[in-house]
Amino acid sequence: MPAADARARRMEERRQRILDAARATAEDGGWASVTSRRLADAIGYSQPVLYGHFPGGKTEIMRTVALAGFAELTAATRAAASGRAGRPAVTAVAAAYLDFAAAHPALYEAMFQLPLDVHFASDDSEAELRAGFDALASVLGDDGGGAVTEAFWSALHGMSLLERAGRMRPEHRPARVAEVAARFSG
Amino acid sequence: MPAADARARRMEERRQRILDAARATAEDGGWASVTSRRLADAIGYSQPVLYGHFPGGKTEIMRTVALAGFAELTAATRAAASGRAGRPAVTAVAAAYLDFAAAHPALYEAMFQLPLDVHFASDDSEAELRAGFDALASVLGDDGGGAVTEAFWSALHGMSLLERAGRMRPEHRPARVAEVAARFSG
DNA sequence: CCCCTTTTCTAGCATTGCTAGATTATCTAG
DNA sequence: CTAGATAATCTAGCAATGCTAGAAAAGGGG
Repeated sequence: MPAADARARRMEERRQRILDAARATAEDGGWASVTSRRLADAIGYSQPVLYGHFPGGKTEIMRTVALAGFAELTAATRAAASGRAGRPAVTAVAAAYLDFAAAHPALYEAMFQLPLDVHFASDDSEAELRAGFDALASVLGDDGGGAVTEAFWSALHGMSLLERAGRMRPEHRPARVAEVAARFSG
Repeated sequence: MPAADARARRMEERRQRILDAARATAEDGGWASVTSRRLADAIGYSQPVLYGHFPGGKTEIMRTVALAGFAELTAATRAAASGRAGRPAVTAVAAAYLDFAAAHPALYEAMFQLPLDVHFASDDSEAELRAGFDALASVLGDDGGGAVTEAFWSALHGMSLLERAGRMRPEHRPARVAEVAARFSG
């Protein structure tokens, strides 16, 4: 039955359109402006269609967007580290991480801020998170219990948020990166 | 006119009751559960009364709560540092900071997460923030441009949030504190 | 061509933040 | 002590939100 096949493809395509619209709207006006009505309008369907794809509603949509974000951030981290080692690698990774968060604020928000109470239970997300963590650990050469990586990640995460909140002087960004790199390499 | 005086006192008292109720409700069920109706109910008045005290609505209430939080966090930081110096001081401050964030999650959320778009424009908040920053700087002995303090603060802030989001293993907490303290003292 | 299943929409509920206008309490002046 | 003005408070409602049940439309199989 090729009909079912075409149907599945259309479904998948529409699902992706929902995610794209959500992400674009969020980057444009924050997640608060991502409403079910606006989203339905953007894809040319009515609201209940959204719930056919994402029974969990807005929360599930955000979580799905966030999951893609983790993959992208991990890729950006790996790209920054490749071909480098030691302190230059740490510096490049730190800068890449902060750039990523600054370039996609709504995406980063979905990844860390909004679903505070939602635990990432699925295997996919667990694996995606671990991959990102491991990428940081390998740059640091952290083969211990992971506490160093946790501390490094904390610094990057906190810096991203504080920069975004306007509580760090933008012109000090290179100095901050240098400080973190110096303290976490070697 | 002593009547006006008594009136002002009642007003101030009620204002504080609003803030206390907001904070208690938030710590109990998150800021999403702090609704104007529930808040009005908690203080025994109707909703418009809230707007008499806080014209900015829920946002202004949260900001006021957050302001008190900054004062408390600064005090906790200073207390942890007092009588200590060098790495023990940094360790104590880091632990105190994380303890504070963990003990008052909703308060900490109001301080940093929710009013992301709201800039702290008032002089009060500006001064309060600077005081907290300076407390950290003095522990680190940062008399430079402040980049070291910014990096240290970033690490503490990020660690608080990641711990709360369940993305750091709780049993590694002491190891993380030790890592941060080792890297940011001296 | 008709029927049955699946898809889609319309319409609505409960809740939210917030506000205008009516209502009640409080104080002042005679 | 009372009438009138002022201040405080409430009732009722608006627009927007997330989400959903039941009606309507579309589609495929006989």
